[in-house]
Amino acid sequence: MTTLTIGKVAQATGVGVETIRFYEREGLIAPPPRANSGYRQYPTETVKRLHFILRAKNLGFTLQEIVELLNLRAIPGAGCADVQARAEAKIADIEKRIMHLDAMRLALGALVAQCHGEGPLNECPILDALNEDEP
Amino acid sequence: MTTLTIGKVAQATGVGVETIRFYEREGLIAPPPRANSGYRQYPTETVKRLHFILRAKNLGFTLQEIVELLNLRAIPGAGCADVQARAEAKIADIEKRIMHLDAMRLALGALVAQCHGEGPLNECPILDALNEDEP
DNA sequence: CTTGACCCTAAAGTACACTACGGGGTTTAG
DNA sequence: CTAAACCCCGTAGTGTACTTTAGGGTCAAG
Repeated sequence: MTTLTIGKVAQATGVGVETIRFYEREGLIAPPPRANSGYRQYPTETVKRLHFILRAKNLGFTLQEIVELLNLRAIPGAGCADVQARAEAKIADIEKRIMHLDAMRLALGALVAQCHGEGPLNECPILDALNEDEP
Repeated sequence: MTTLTIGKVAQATGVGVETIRFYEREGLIAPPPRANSGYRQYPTETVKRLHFILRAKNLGFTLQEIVELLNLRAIPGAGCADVQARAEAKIADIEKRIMHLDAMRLALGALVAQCHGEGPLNECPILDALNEDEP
């Protein structure tokens, strides 16, 4: 059974060595066995584990949520529905953020449209709008 | 000329007293004159200034960007075009974030669609997808 | 056998925007 | 006059996800 040093795992996954140690501290990957020297000896599955983490991260899950996702396997009654529920909650979360960003985009767009990009600052419609009396 | 204590300004704007002091430290609002007691004596314009800050924040500007926006007035050659450029850059930034979120939303949606919400974890298509070999 | 690349730890730093704490002075209503 | 409410300051803590630093062992190649 081959094992990998932390540097090899980092190389295989594209994350930094420090990040792997950080993930260990945060409970995202299990503390691996150690050589006599104290060096971490990772099983090759750790690379898969890290890929899982990276994919979940790319889907918008926080590290804490990923921990929970990974820990589901340790819960006897947990099933596919739990994973699905988390994914759907994350979608709802993302949609909320998109709506917020979209509202900002529209509001900013409206301001920019009012501005001809000429003249001094005290005639700038954008600054004027930000300076309005109403909150 | 009436002046306001920090608590009154906080009340008038809905931000916390600590936040106002924090904004002062960060250069978002000027240090006001002090009473003999050391109490800050804010001119009423400070309320407008805070409204400006809050509006810019709602439009997605960071505090640092707001500082820059406010400091534009101190730059001789600065004009409306500078403000417009910043607003457009912010729109581009927001659009980038929306695209990213949208990609996540779609990817997650595809995963959820594959999942019937039944069965044990080891048959969950969502976890399977996260566990794939390819990065 | 030495040199460079690699590994170890604990603690601190980064960015963002606050929020809280501890300890003490001031103002105001009753 | 006293007690509550308010103000002051500096420092530290929050959450997220790392990165950096400092100081020190280990391994592989030449």
